[in-house]
Amino acid sequence: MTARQDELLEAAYRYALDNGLADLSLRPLAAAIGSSPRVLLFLFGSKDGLVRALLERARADERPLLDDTKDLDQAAVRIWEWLAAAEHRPLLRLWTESYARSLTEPDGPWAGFARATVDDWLGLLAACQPPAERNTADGTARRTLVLAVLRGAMLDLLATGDEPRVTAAVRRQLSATSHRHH
Amino acid sequence: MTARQDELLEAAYRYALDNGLADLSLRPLAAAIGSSPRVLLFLFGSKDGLVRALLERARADERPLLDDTKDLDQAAVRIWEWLAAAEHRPLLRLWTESYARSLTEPDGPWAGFARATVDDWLGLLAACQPPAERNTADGTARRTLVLAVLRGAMLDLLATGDEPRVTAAVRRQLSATSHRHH
DNA sequence: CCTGGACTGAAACAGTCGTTTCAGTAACCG
DNA sequence: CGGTTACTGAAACGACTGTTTCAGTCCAGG
Repeated sequence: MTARQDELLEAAYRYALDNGLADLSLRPLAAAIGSSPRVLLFLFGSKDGLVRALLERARADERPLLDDTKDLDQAAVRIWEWLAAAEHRPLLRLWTESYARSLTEPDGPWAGFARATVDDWLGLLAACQPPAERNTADGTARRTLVLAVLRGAMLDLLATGDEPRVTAAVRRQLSATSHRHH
Repeated sequence: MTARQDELLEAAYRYALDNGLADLSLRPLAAAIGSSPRVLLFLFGSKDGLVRALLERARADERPLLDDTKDLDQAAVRIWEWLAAAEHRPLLRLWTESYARSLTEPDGPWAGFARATVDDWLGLLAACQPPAERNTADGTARRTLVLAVLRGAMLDLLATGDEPRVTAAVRRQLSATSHRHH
């Protein structure tokens, strides 16, 4: 990974955040970031390689979420604050797009993206549960539910932009489950 | 809407369920359903017109959900049964794809799709709430939350196919909120 | 019969796509 | 200095895209 590669990847990433990955094509991208299709292919091997690099780059922006909280609902609140922040919306759009695409196209650079992020996040949430709860069936259900609420709320927020309404719904949930254990 | 139009739309719809809308193109589609690009354009005006017709056709498959239950959680359970059914998975993939696409492309046949379905579903859920609750802030939060759980669970299910785990999470939620009112 | 509308086939149009070919520049290293 | 490596520009390649042009077939209605 050379310096020039990083530089162009960063520029391409900003472009992808604005324009999406679905109909990304090399010539308009290259023109927008002051490069050329020739160079992009030279540095990333192929368009698929570039897209893979972009997806990996996007993952790096999610990594701040990986610190370990020791309470599931507390972690969820923190994650929701991050998801609801307006400056992350382009990233979440990109995420949603990649997720959807990986569901219909088993091949290509999107392959396995949806499955991988679900596993990532469930693992992250599991790490926030006390070990005694973590391995129970109810513990699994609880973190699956938290993930569903966060993901579903994110979809709503991306479509409507109605942050107060969606945040109210999320907070209603988290304040409700925090002190209930079957 | 002639008979031939219906016939080809139905065939194209089945094709789209299997192959997605993202990289749908006329020639492969026409070949698969025994038609020709010429005919598809003649009957639907343009490719965008065809895609619009396909999205509308997909909505028709959602309409069975619109009967009116008089309890929000009861409605949610019924909706989840429908979402979790294996035979609806291609439709849900198509839905997710269209939703994601409409987030990044303000123009084209997908325009407004995400926003429209959120409004549709929130309206449907509101109709299941008692009028006294419906117009309160808490009522809005409650149906927003139900929608988020269903959508998030659906995303999980599409990615992992782990129906028992996700259904357990959904049922955990619904049995929890049904008799709680702030 | 014949006119008009519904439908269809074959081919071409202009454009975009990812990728390749061939060429060249610039910088660093021995 | 020679040579290797990193990078770049211009142009072309074949494949594909949505769409159009021109032609034709079929069939019901007057």
